[in-house]
Amino acid sequence: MLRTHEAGTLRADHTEETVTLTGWVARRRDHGGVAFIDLRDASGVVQVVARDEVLTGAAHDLRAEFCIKVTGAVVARTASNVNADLPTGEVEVVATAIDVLAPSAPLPFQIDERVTVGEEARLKHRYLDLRRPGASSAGAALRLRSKVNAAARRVLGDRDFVEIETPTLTRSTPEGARDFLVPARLAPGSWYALPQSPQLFKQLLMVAGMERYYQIARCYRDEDFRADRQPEFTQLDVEMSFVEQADVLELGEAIIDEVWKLIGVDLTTPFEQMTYADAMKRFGSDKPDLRFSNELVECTDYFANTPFRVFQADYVGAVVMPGGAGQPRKQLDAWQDWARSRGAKGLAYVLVNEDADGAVELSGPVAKNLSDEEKAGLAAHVGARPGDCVFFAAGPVKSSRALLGAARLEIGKRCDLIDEDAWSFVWVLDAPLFEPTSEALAAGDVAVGGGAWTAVHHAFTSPKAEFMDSFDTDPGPALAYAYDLVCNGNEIGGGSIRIHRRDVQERVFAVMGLSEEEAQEKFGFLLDAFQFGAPPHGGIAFGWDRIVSLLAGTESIRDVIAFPKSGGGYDPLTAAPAPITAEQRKEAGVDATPEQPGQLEPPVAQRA
RNA sequence: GGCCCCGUAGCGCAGUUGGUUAGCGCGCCGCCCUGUCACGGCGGAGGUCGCGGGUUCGAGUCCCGUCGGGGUCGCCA
Repeated sequence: MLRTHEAGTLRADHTEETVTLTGWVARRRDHGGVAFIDLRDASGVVQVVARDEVLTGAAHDLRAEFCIKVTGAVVARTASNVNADLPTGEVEVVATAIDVLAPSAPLPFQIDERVTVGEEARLKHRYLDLRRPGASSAGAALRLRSKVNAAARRVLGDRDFVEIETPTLTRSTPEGARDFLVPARLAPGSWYALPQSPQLFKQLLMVAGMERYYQIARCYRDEDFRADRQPEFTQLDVEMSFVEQADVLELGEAIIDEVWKLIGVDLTTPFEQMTYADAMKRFGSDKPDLRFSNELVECTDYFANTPFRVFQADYVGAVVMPGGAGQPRKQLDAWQDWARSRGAKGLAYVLVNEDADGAVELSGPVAKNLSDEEKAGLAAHVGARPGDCVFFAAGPVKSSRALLGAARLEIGKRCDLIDEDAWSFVWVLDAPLFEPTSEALAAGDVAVGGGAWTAVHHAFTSPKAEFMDSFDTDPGPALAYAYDLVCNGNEIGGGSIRIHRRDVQERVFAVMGLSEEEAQEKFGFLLDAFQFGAPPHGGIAFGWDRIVSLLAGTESIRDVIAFPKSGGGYDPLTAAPAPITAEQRKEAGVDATPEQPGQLEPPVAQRA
């Protein structure tokens, strides 16, 4: 080793020792004759005292981020010179020799953690960004991530799970997203796909008798960018044989419990459970944030005979904004813009106040459209008190609830209802097996067959036992053994019990309008495998980036990924993606013409 | 793909109803300083105001387009 100690570890009991340290110049305070150098390595910072006689040669020009080696004696600082802000602040190293291991050019941005730097600059020089110290730095997040990985492996290893790697060059899978494609040089015109997840492979591993599989797996999806989406991301992928839903949930809780211990949080297990239907009804979301209540209120029956045309709808619901009646008109108008930006027509509201006699009085543009009877009981029905504002959404059930759910979250933020220190975990269970395809919805046609239905989770999700006979004749009400784990309003994991019987699988395909030939073409290898004694199995996948991000307290998953991509899938550091040469094109076979154009792709009924 | 916001020095930002030479902080460069710790002092360099067009006597500022970044809806089992 080039060093004897790590800079951040030196304490008073090292006094008198001669040490050799390596690291970077974090800061140089030159007083002419004596200079103080803050030497930083991964362990922390210590002050080096450099008198003129050691600042010779290359060391004379020490600047920020020079990589250096320092030999010297650890000495105790005098009481007045102790720096209480530094763990090493009781000592300093009086240098007898300073070697420059590598000089540094002037930096594109300051490494100092207190200086804010834009994301674009940080990503372009990510290696400098990661060098920045501090508990909230990207570098600290990567170190935490490593511990999170180890914690998960600890739990799964103890339970005899087998860590298995699956291919990243594979066949286009029947999942929902767009595939990244890789040209096959040895088969011009044919392409590999990068896996959207190891889903099919882990099911094959169950057929293979591995019984307990896991993998910290990179997944690839070629979709448009969002705040917390990367084209490549990581899942903790798990699959188990001979299990029921409850077994998977128990394992999931054990993993999450172990992982949250890393930040000193003891979770209570088992986690709360809620049905999908309940989540949608009460929170307008399949990933409810239970750190605060303020639930949606069903008003459809309440307004069954309303004279107000807008409320004569399939669904009317409300959500209360505590203290919202005091909002100025401008702010209430801003809510309308907010709703319109989410594709709604607007957000009806009623302000609840008290008149001089202490009686409840409703105002706002909607109030005058309501009958006296409706007005009389409204505040009580929605649980609003004087001073509150009640927001309404009316129309199709799904979109109205979604709007109210979003409003609920916005209210939670604006009214400070959310306890930022809280961790709320909930399993959302009993998701529908199918949903009408968007095309079918638009056409008002939700008949069986012809691709009118699509899988909510994925095509291999098992119907619950009570729907086993009816799911293909009456797909709408059929529920699945599917579960999502939600933390503070984030979906951090999801999975299902899979179909292991070929006859059931074929009936599911039929509902989705997938013919036998199409199914065989898309994932025949899995169906083939299921012929040979496929065990009942199920599993779960955790959104690893999101989980680490929650643990690290970062806004974005970019902060917990070593080299993330920015918008448009662009990597500011390597400038990927980049054009290839004509030679590469030719060799890769990118431009190869299929022998029978139009014959390669069967019609795809499933959502693409 | 729709909508919204942002592009000014290496970095972070200001720039008024359109009006002389576009500023501030940090960083950078030079000199000084023997107890600082986000040291301090003096001096200095650094700008096609993302790009293109338009309006105007005059555009960093207003308009149109475009590129890049961010957000949001669609999309993402």
